Amino acid sequence: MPRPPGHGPGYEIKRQQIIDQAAELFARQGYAATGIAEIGQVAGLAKGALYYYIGSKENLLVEIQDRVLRPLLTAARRIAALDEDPVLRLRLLSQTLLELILARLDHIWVYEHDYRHLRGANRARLLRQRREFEKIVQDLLIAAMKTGAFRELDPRLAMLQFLNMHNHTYQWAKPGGEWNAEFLSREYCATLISGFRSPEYDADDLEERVRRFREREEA
Amino acid sequence: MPRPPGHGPGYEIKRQQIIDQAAELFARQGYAATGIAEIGQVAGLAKGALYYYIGSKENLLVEIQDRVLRPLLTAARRIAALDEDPVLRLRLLSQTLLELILARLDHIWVYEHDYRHLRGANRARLLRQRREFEKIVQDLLIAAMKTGAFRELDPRLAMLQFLNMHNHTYQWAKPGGEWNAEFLSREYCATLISGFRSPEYDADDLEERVRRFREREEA
Amino acid sequence: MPRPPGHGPGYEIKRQQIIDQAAELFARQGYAATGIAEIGQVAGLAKGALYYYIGSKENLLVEIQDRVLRPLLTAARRIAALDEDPVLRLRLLSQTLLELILARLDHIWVYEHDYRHLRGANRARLLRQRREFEKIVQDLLIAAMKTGAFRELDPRLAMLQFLNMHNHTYQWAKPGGEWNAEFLSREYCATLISGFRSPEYDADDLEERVRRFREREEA
Amino acid sequence: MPRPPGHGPGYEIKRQQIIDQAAELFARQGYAATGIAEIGQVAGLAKGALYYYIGSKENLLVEIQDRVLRPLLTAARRIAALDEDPVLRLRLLSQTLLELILARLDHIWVYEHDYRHLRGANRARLLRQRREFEKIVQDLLIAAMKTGAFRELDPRLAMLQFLNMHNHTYQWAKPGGEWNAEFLSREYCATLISGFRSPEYDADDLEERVRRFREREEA
DNA sequence: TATGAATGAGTATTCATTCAT
DNA sequence: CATGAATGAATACTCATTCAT
Repeated sequence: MPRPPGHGPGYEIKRQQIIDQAAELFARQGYAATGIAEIGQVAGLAKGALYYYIGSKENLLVEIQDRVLRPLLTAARRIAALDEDPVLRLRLLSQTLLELILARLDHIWVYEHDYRHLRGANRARLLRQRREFEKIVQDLLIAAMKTGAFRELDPRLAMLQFLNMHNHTYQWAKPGGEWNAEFLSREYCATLISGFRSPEYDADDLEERVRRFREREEA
Repeated sequence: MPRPPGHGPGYEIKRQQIIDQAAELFARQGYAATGIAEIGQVAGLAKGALYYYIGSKENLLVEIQDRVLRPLLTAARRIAALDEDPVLRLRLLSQTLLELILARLDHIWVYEHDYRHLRGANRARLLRQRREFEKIVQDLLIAAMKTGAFRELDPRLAMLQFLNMHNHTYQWAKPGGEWNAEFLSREYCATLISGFRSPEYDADDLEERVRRFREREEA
Repeated sequence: MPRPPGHGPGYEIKRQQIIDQAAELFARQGYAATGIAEIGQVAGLAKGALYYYIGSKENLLVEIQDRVLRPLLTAARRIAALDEDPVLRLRLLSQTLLELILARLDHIWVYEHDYRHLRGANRARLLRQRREFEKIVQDLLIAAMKTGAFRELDPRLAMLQFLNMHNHTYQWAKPGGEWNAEFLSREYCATLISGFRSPEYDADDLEERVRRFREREEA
Repeated sequence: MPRPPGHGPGYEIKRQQIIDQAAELFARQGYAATGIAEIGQVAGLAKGALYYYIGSKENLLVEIQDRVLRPLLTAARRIAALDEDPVLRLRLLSQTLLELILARLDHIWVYEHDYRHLRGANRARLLRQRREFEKIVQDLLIAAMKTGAFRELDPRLAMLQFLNMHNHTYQWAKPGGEWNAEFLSREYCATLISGFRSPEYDADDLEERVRRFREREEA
């Protein structure tokens, strides 16, 4: 999406504001059911000015998807590259994913519901990024099998169970709900790991190892 | 002899056909992004005739939701009322749910994505039915805790894990995919039950008990 | 409007029933805002059968207009031809007009509001009949001037005052209202005649003369 | 300097033009039988732009009713509050009413025919205003009875006669017709007052008193 | 930067009417 | 006589987008 050339210093700030507001509307009503006029009203901008910032409605959708996928992939790549037990890395990835979901519930709604309104190159890029994330999870599961922590599972099915459990959270989570990302991650991972682990693997000290990892990181 | 007013014999058949076709379109493109004209074209009917069958677009959505929720609730109530171990009943419910999801993937897409386009009484009824299903699951989990099969869990969180795992399946399942409902149910339940069970509960004979139950039922 | 050739004995009865029901709907909602489907529902007939009786929607309008104008003109011509004082004849015509208005309030609504939806020959015939009625009133007024009962008035303006007073009654009259046609006619005529009469004309015995005329008629 | 959001300077002018044009169409064809497309064509505007000005079709109807009722009520309240003989005030009100009718014949057509297409609050407000006008007339008639100018009449019936006589004028009056409001008011009031007055009341100098009142007012 | 005005195709829905059975 | 099914144009209204100023 070509941005208009040459714009002042406040441009990007306002632009990001508008995307925020659009995300909230899209989440509540759906992308197709939300009008440009409505976004303009919430943003306090007439249509002409709105288009100066957003370029097109689909552009807003692209930006929202990016705001989900860019930090998600960045974090996932970093975690995957850590020199740690794969099970620990899965636990870290789980929490990061849930933090993103809970922090940006509206963005996730849009991400999960309206990606099908993207066309052409935008859609292709999105699907590529989704697949990359899925691969990172699947590779971690395979690594955990290699270390003997997990049984021999169908890696794709294990990955899908992992994603089922996490990604559906947006459907019922509420902003400021009773459970935070760390708690949910502990619960989800406890369930999943007890299902995936080999009989000899002892997961009881996982949370202790997570705590020690965090301490090291902060230092 | 004049026929009484109403609808002819072919009416209901054609009507069901149209709902099928609409479900497929809604699943692919979303409810809001699918036009009545498009449905008419697929159904091979002019707009007037189409409305003769459907009444309104929202009506189609209601029918699709009903096709999911009615058999789901009927089956769930029947299973919940069985005089069997709660864990066994959860396993049976899991498979029934997955059978419905895999058999009507497009209906489930619509069910999961577009219920928010329902208004008023239709919406209220839908939410009531959803809550009833959730309560059935949650009550089975509580029963399993009472028998000592499961640990003392937050019953709501356990129910949400159960539903996360199952309900997100529609996002990646494909018609005629490699895994059937029975296999997925076994895998999902293995994971969930190993996460939920108390140390002394032995789930190894669950599948054997499922098989014996089926044999009894058929008789 | 060509009626379908060859129909049984009940045809005309049912036809008249349908026109009654349509008149009521048209009066309440307006001709343009009333649908054929609605008429069919009230008549308890499917659309096909309805068209068998009515021919077309405009046809209904024509019939309703006829039901007003035909008895009105018949009565007006008869009264105009009476060998009586023109003032007495005006009083008789007034009451006849009001009887028709009060007896068929719904028909009058349609008559006053929706004649403009008629096209071509139907419209021309209607306007011709309306003008004939106006001419009868105007000629009676002229006759009353000739006998010296009324001052020298602009006959057209006098006629319009007469019609204003009577024809607007449908706007506020209610079925079974507190005033009947005879009372209203007396009141309206008292006002109009006291305005129109020449100083030497004494209208005080008019009602007495009306009573005597009625007695003679009945005999 | 960015203009604040809202409407530009030409907006209201064009808006009023469109309402004018719509009134003419509604008067000729009826509200229900006039399409938005037709209005747009006459206004030289595409549908989108038309809606930018009108909001909705019913809105047009509301505006037209307002254009009749607002000046009518304003004038009626002012006249009713005058410190003058009630008969004189009735005569002044009569002329004001006829001036409005003759000046805006098309608006009056719509006012008389299509108010029933208003819904909800719009309809309620209209009926309230109509009743207020009727009450003003009726109160003037009662006041005239109190001063002894008029006989003891049923005040409601007298009011209805007054309104019958005036309000039906739109049915036959033509723009630029041979009679102006002052003339018609004199004629109508002569008829009505001669019908309503008590024997001892002398109305012969009414027109002279009207003339003197006008002179005083201009000063 | 921002506005108000305009477009034209698109929305869901209703209409009077026809006709084979 | 009467039905149910079908049509296709018409209904009021909304949409994302553009552009001169």
